[in-house]
Amino acid sequence: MKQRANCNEDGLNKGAWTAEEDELLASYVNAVGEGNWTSVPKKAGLNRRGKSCRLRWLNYLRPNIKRGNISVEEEELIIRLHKLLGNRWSLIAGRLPGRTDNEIKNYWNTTLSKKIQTKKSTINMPNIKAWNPKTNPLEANITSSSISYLIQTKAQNCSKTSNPLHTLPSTNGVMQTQQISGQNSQDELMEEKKDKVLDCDLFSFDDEMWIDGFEFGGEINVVDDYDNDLVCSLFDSNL
DNA sequence: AAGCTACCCAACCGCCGGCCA
DNA sequence: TTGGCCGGCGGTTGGGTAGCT
Repeated sequence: MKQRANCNEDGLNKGAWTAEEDELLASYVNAVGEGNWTSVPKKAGLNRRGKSCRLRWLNYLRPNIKRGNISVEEEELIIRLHKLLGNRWSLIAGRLPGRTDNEIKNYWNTTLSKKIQTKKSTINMPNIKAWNPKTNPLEANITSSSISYLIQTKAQNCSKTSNPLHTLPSTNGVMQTQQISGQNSQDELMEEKKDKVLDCDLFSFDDEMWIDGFEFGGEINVVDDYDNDLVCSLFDSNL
């Protein structure tokens, strides 16, 4: 853009790139190729940091950069990929030819996050029912004494949970989660969470959620609803 | 027309991991 | 094994601009 057109304390240019600088950088990279960015400014005759040259090339000067509005198809893909990958902008950008991670990050932060926030505030909660373990055949598989309650979800694409719940192997398309006992370290809990998110993304559920309400002292929040792909988080205030 | 505000997005910053001597 | 260098990445900044009063 147009800001910060001045020099820093090192005497290096900062801020908006001039057409002359763009020309110098593009000519150099086209002739020599990408890489060795720390030496590029000196060799190309630019008064910039190597990092700045790299960023300018990747986000603006590189061939095949697609400029202009994000299409509806691209927007849908970004949403789905973000649901799957989180803020891994470079990975998301890798699935959108011609788009840069910076562009997608900006688009998300300025446009999509607001859209999704708006949707989130208007969607309905899933049906929630008390679940009686005695009537559930899966109970027979649970033997650990560390389990204080079970949560069985049948939510559509229930892809995120946010408290230390451990996902058990699914049976017949039903996901089970169990509370992790107190001796787990925070790091272990984060690992569990990470694994669970990946696991759950592969699931597709019905639109109902059963909770063992007697033991479960928390609440269920619907985090996101991306085009009917329900994303829930389960908060236990007793933890 | 002028002032104000919200939004957009290019660019910068700092952290982290990989590589190599 | 370790320390330095480099590139990549995500978060943040702040100037330009459009829209509103």
